[in-house]
Amino acid sequence: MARTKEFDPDVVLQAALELFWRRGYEATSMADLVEGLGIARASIYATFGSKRELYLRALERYSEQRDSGQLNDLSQPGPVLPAVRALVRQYAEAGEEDRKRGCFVTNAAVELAPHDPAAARRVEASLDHLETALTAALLRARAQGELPADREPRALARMLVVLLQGIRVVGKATDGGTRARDAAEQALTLLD
Amino acid sequence: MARTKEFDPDVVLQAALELFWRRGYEATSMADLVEGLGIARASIYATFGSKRELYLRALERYSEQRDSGQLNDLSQPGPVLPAVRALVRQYAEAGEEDRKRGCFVTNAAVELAPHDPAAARRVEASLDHLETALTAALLRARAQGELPADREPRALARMLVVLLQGIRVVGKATDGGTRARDAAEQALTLLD
DNA sequence: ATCTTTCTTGACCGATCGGTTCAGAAAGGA
DNA sequence: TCCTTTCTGAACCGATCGGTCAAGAAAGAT
Repeated sequence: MARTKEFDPDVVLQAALELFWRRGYEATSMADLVEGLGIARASIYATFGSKRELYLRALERYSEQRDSGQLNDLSQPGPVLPAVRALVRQYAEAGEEDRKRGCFVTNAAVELAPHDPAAARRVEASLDHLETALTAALLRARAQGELPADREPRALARMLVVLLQGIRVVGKATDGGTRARDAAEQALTLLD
Repeated sequence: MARTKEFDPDVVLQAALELFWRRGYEATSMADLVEGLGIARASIYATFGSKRELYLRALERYSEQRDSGQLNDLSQPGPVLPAVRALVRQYAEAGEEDRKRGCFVTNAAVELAPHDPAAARRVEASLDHLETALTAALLRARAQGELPADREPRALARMLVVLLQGIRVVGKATDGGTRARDAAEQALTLLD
């Protein structure tokens, strides 16, 4: 047999995810990655193929982690609207670090999706996941009598998905004001 | 006196705006600009100083054009809610070209704002302009009896501003589906 | 017509880009 | 112990990055 790997690809991928998340694709150089990942340049290429493939893997990993977390939050038994409200408020009340970093999917949508079909597919898959999870949650809320019967779960879910993307955008430029909070609360009145 | 300029800086700036708008800051090289602007590399530097300054000027120009257009649309005499609805629907129903290009301010917010204070200020100024214009329109709508008296124009305006940013983001990755339209219509029910 | 000033052009700069190559170190099987 | 295999680190690749510079062209003043 041969020499064993000296690093954990999962750990390295997570480090790459954080670099790309913070700085974006173009602004993160291979030199940045070599330094931040702590492994040799050639090992990155041997393990992940190219900068772009590494980015796509990182994006995929981010989506999986995030989507499963959100799905879990929205699938707890009992009242469901509090979980939806908590999710939206969590976006609106993020601290400075989270605001500046934004959402990796949002960043990828803006920077890469228009000219990178693979990135666009991953972005759309992630948006679909969130929309589906929110729709399921709102359907359950309606069945449980938390949500008035005349509401449309799918349309409400889409509105929330789009709103959350917007919150991540304005958070990039706005210092802790109440814009995102006001927007979130106003949108949440549609659930009353 | 000396030789006169052979190009119109306004025309050149507009061309730069379109390049940066479509490809973003990092992905647009000076070589791209030289080709797209039709003037020599050194002339760009002599006229605008640097790539970054040119970008900021382009962003400023975009904001001015756009803000004044939106302010105008929302300031027509007579009923105001139709104008608000038209504005939101215009975002939601953009064609493929407009969707992929997105909003220059949104793009700048995501790509530059977190690490470029000057860009962040311009983005925030543009968001403020739109929020102010929408708030003024909704105040007028309320005074004219178009909007129920218990609504909060400022909070509604903020919700719409954030939603519009979100529409520009999801439009980057989503091919003409109904997500943005459903989200827009759902949000607009808050004006009924 | 000549001078002065400013503009345009294209060659050029060092630095950095993403990506490749290769010699040697290291680990397991024989 | 030696061999095979795989990983590591650093040197290296051509291309491209943003930015500069010097030489000459052009236009108005004299």
